[in-house]
Amino acid sequence: MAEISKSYEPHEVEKKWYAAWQTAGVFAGRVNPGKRPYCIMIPPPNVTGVLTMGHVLNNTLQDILIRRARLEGCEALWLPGTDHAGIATQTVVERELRKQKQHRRDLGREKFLGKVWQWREEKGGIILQQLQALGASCDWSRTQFTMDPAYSRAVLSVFVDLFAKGHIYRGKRMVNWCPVSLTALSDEEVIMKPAKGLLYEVRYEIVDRPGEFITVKTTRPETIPGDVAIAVHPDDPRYTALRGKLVRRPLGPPAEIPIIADVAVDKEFGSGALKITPAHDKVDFEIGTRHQLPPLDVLNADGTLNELAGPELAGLDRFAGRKRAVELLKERGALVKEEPYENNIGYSERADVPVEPRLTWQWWLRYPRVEEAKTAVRDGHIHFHPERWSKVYLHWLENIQDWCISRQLWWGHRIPVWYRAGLDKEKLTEADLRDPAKVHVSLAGPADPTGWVQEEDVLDTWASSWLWPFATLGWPDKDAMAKAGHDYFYPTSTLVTGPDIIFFWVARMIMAGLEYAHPGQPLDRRVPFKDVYFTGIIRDQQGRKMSKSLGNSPDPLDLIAKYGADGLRFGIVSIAPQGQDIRFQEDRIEGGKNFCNKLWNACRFRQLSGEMADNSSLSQILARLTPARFDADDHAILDRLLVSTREVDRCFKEFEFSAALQAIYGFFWNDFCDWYVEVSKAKLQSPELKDNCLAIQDLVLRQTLLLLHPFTPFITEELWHLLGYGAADAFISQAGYEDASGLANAGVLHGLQLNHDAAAEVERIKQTVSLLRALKADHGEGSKKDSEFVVEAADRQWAVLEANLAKLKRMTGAATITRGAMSPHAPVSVTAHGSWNLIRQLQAGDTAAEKARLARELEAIAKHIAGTEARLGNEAFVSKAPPAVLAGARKQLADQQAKRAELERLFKSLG
RNA sequence: GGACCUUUAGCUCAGUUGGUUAGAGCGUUUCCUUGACAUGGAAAAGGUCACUGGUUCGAGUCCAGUAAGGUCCA
Repeated sequence: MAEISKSYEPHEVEKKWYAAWQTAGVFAGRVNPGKRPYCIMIPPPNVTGVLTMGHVLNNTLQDILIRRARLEGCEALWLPGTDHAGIATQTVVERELRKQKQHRRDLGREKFLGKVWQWREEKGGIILQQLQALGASCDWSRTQFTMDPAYSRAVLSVFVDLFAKGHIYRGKRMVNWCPVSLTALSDEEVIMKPAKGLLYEVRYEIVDRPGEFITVKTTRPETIPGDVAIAVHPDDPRYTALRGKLVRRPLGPPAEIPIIADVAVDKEFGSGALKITPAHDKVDFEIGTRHQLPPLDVLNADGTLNELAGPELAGLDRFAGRKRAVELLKERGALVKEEPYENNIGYSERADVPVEPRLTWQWWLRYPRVEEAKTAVRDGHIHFHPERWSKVYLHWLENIQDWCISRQLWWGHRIPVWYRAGLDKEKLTEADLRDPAKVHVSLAGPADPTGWVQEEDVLDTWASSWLWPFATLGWPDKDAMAKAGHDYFYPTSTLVTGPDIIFFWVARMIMAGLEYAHPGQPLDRRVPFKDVYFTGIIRDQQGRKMSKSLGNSPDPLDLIAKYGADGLRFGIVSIAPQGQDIRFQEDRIEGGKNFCNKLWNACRFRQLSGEMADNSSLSQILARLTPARFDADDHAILDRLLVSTREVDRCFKEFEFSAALQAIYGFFWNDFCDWYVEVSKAKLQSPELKDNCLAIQDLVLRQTLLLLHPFTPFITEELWHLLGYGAADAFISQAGYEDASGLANAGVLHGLQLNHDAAAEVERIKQTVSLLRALKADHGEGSKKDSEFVVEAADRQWAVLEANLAKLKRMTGAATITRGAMSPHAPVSVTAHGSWNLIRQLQAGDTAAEKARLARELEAIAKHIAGTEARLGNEAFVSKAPPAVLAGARKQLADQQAKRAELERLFKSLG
């Protein structure tokens, strides 16, 4: 066997094992009726994406779940892929074109799409390779892309089907328009941000009362040329006399517009009068419709003002137009005043510019299965972790709005609708849409394509990714589904994602799954997943979201280079409490690396401690134990191993990943390395104890590697082989994991009966060691190796210490530890333990410091005693507290009093 | 405006159904290169649990309110 090196060097190990896993096909998920399926669909990253810290956290958690499932003997499938990310990808390629002074329209649709595909072949999907560096155990042979031909067929057939079912319609409605991307956006793609601006008060002269005005307040004076009316509330007495009169529009081509009454007007805002610009505001549009006032659109698609805005404004960008409009209003005396104002403005998620409410023809979807989607979560067919997100989800579904699914882009799934050539699309009615002579909707297109023109628009990217959980499993093609194991793996097990896409993606996947997967079967079979784990958002030290533009995100690949993939995984999981945002700290990643090194060295210690024996299976190791020779430390470490395993088992059930890691860390570092390894050093000198001690180490290390493997797959695989736990051609993931009860039962089968009280005894010895070390350190002799200690103890207590003498001496750096009484004359340093007094001889004349120390201890204990006495002196406490608590308090008081008596005696004896 | 979250050691966070003297990691101070590990070991310092009330024999924990910070929805 290779000798374990002095420190862990991750890079070669990672490369070696990732290649070996791939070659052996251990990541493949196949239909296996003999095993329980466990399936995760990766949230497909944008094909343009590169790995961020958010991806690291999210994908590490998925890998942890998948690897744990594999260990537990499930047939695990983690299916990877990327999303075509319509706007983002198109923007990237357009940017490249711009460098060559070209526009996509110069190329035409076909050629442009060719460029996009070429880009994606060359540069797309880098993120998937980066995930491999992280150790992600995806089944790469199943990698999917939302624009793959099969996936596209799924997307388009859903469109055709939902159209046939009447869920999809075409309508001219107010949409969120992005003037940079030149496309409509769904409500979910608009980010509301507070914006500081100005509120302008503008007066409109009343036509038949020259010199009289009505004033309105607006933040958008450049839209005044689009005004078609002034509205007031019908119950507003200030304006009763003015209703029905005409006013002069102060900007744009001269026009006289009416004062109308509508209940939507807020009497409290400004003057109580509202300018109505139906083409540029959702509320105004509704008011305009109610009063049969046609919208007057003064903006172009790119956000510049058009000729309807009048010659002074036409051609200006909307923001420049606003400045100019204000100047013009001032010149005309129509501007009453301007004041600072803060309001919320919708921004385009992608382009980060204010969206423009714009009236356009779009395709809309009435969501299917809304009620069922609520039931699925409300009744626990799907569990959210943390549970509170289900409230957010349900609230959204309660107020659900139709989804604008069309996008004015080229990159994406082109809507499978053909119009009869020459048809005026502006005038299509709902009936025309359903008339096969006028409009054709199908996957294949019209049989004879001449005379038909296909819809230019493509579908929203989310209208493809909402099918992800089943379209990736071959749906709707029966053969492909059988091959992919659709019926075996669907519903998938767990979705790991961020709460920021709860509406975009999670809710929509649930609705799509309910509508299309396993039709006719019960709800439990149709939901796309059973658990949804929402990760926190990774923030920097100042609490800001990590983002490319701020440049506050470290490159995960740099971190892997610095700390190893396992170190990064360990670190990121350890700072990710369930359900809370995460403040990134690089020192925690360093902690992950340090832990790996500690693990490495503990295994090295084992290897250097003695010949390796048969480690080939759990029962082989158990067979090497000699329970008759167990001392308290042996019992205690195995007891702690069981307790820790049970805790990790529980954490996995509750999705408490960082708690699981903490349990493993605490057990391994504190219980095993700091204590058991140290006490082993004495046992290893003893021929009768050595083999048993090594077997215990082998057992503990084996279980530790199994517990850790999902978190730190590389180092655990390496050590698994170095310590001979598996055959050369087998992997740790195939070993079979025993949970706490399985492990306990296996021990019992080999005659092992753990003494669970041993832990308490070990705890007493540990405390004694600490106290003895402190006695030395207090006098600056922490490193002295020839200290002489005396212990004052009763016979029974001394027997306990005597049994542990060798290791006590070793661990405290004592030359001798003897039993005796404190000399009333010699200067000593003393500490009272609950069971015995620990005494160390001092240099002559050092008693003053010692007395001061004891005085401090006496003061502290007096405080505690006073507290406990007060509690016990409280009649209500004595009569109402449960007996166990009461007894505990009485015992505590007795112990405290005994300790005080001891301390007092020691204090006096110092003279 | 509505909903939710957070507030515990210098920093980042645990703290399970209310029950002894509130924990961890990092950082800090002192000591230590001893044959696993200095990516380490030992010892120590450090907290009126945001605030105000209430329930209770007993509150970091439950309830109400206040303040600060954050997120989402409108």
